[in-house]
Amino acid sequence: MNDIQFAAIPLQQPLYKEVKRQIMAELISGEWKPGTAIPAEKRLSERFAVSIGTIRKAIDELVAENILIRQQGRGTFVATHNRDRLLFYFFHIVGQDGTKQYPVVALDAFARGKAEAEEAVKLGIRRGDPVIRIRNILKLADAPVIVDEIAIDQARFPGLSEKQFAGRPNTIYNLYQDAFGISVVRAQERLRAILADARNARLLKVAPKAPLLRIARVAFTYQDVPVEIRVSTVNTERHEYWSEIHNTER
Amino acid sequence: MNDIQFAAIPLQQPLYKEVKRQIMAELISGEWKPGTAIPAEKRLSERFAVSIGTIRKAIDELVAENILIRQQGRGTFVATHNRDRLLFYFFHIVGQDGTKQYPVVALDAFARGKAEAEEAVKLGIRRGDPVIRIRNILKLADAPVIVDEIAIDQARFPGLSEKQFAGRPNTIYNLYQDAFGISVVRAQERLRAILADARNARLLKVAPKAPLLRIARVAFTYQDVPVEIRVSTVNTERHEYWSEIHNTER
DNA sequence: CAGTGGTCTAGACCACATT
DNA sequence: ATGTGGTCTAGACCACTGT
Repeated sequence: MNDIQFAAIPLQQPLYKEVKRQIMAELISGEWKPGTAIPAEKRLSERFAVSIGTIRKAIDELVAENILIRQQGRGTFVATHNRDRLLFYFFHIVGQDGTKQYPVVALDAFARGKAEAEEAVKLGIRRGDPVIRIRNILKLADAPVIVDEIAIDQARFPGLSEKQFAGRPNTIYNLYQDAFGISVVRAQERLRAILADARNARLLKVAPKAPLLRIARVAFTYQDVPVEIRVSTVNTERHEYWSEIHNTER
Repeated sequence: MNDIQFAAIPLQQPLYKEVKRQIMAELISGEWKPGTAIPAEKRLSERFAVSIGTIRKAIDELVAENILIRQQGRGTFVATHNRDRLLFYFFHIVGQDGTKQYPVVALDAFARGKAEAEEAVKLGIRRGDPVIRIRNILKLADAPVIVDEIAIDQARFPGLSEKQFAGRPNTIYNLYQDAFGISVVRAQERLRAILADARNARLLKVAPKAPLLRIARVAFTYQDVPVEIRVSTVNTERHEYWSEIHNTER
């Protein structure tokens, strides 16, 4: 916490970027936990010895990145992956009329293995490093619609066991956060169309060679550190993948 | 200095929102054209009789929405749909290794017709109103990869003719902007997997019943007015749809 | 009520681009 | 040298939340 020294180090970065970096550091260290309020802007401005305007500009960016949430009159909170809020943030499968539905998740497989070459690259680990592989079946309106195949770095999730999934809410990003302090803040997805193989046909109850949507996702925590890779196979007969194209940066 | 009264109308909206609205009005009216600079912040602060900070906040939001572009030392410019910048903003098909390629567009069909019920709803017009339908074939690395089927409100694009597509650059969003002053700023897409029918199989040179990606897009201009609906059919054998969920910056 | 974030002001100085 | 946007300050007051 505490007596910050700006004096000796001439910043070549804007001051608010440095403030932002320090706030991020508190989040990463777990000092400020998801769901809790961070100190008031006035207090932060005193602690960092900058004006409130500068604090606000740093927080502005973190709010834009969905890392902090402002609530007028209450405070500024560390974003949590609460069921509703972050579920539909990362869950883009909607009904054909665009309606959002809550998936019901069932664990289908849980195994420990070694990272293959491509997995290792995407997870930022080495080939052969221990990974955990999880397969989930997601139902929408009582029908199996999605098969999720997840791989994570075992070292990053020590002690993760099959049991922890029992009765879990919809996304395992809550689990990552609650049990391991890892917040997923960003994801990249690549989509293509494939034909159902025998296993997917069985799991999704479609005909062999039915068309399916294949989504390959890499999920990142703060500072672009990859934490999970996931392949989702989706029956898009009655559901669709929804994408909103809006602002990038300059 | 706050004795300035805005026409005795007590604003229930923040002042910067009102400023933003007025800047938008200039853009929509075509007073400030894409590619040109808008007046300097200082001048705007005088014109609107507000502080520079308030002007900046209004412009901040328009920049975040990709409607304006700031360039330090030069000015603030109305965003243009220049080939590169806005092409990959709305064009999300990439190579399997994630590389971006420029599509080569060929006009395959151009027809005038009447809006069907669903088209009319999405375009915000009435059933039976005149529409223009366009079919493009997009090649990537010399192979046909995408079939685009576009429908637009004929009333919104008076005098649009087949000829205007000759030698056009990659996206027709440039055409919308240059020839009709319509800037596409946002789009919604819905994706699903389908099987190739006879026509698509022929156009994309794939086997009948090959898996294809079907993208249904609605494109909007300022203030969420729909201007185009488009169905893209993509061969994802060698290409993928790329989606970034939540963009962090460096 | 006190405390929070939200808006707004009126400057100052800096970094950058153009002339 | 001039003009632009970018950063930063030190306040003021408003709107909202909780006690």
